[in-house]
Amino acid sequence: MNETERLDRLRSSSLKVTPKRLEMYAYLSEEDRYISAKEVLEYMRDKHPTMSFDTVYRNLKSFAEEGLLEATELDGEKSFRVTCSANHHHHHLICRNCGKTKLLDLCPMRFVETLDPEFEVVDHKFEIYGYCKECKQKGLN
Amino acid sequence: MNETERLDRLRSSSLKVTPKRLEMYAYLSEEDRYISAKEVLEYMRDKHPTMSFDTVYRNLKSFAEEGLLEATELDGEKSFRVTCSANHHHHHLICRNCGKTKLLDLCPMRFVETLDPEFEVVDHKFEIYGYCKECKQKGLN
DNA sequence: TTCGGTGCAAAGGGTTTGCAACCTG
DNA sequence: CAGGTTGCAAACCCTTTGCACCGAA
Repeated sequence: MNETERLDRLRSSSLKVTPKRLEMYAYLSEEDRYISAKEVLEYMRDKHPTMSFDTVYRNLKSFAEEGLLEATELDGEKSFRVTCSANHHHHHLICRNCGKTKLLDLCPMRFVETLDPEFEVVDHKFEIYGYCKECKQKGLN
Repeated sequence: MNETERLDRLRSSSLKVTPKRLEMYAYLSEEDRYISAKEVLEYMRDKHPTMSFDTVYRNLKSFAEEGLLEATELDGEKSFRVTCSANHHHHHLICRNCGKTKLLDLCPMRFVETLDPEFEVVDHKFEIYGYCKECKQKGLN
């Protein structure tokens, strides 16, 4: 995602565009993996020593509510990644060590036909966990 | 699950069988739904006023490590249910209100063929969320 | 100018840990 | 009897909130 697209996405939300938000969002979109709040703060602190946990949490929450981020739990911590620009519904393979993801071009919901008709489905989750090539080579699996 | 099976399962783990563990496990297996630590504590407090958070957390963790329980996140809280006795791999529909589950006799992994061969798969998660008949009738969806 | 964003400090909530007493196997 | 289990208290960590000031629109 380039800078123009990032700005467009942020502006199309109901959130004000502040320098810190722009930088947080840029960081998240450049990394393209699931990142914890702690990691985001560490990154931001380098450039803005006064950056606080509150702002990071508040912005991650706002971003997620606006649909700019997706969340999952990685190693016990809530982690976030930018919503994929792929315009079709899909899922991910997720590296348990570095959070890196690979697009999985399949949704199991198309195979689920025999659901209880009295159960109202509102959401689903399909994630495959493991270790990416790079982390395996480093022996981190 | 009857009392005999519960005892067998607990004994086959590496955990000692104490009255409180037995009762916690009985409660979880009778309910057959995802239950939060808080709920478990409330239930246990009725019979054992001295029951503490620590013991509930420790036992839930031990049970899960022994494979006696499965965990998911429900409404922001880690919740647990007894591992199904169904002897084949499967997944669940989960009611977002009461945690009740329905067995889903399908695993999407059999449709996943085109995985990156360099990604080492170690686990996966497939859950369908929604509202069960009873909760819908009560307007809790 | 207005309303939302931010930093600070403090509180909150869920979860974990050290320790001494207790109990299962 | 030994080693795991429990209750208590305290600590811990992540996350949220109230408030005053600042800044985007």
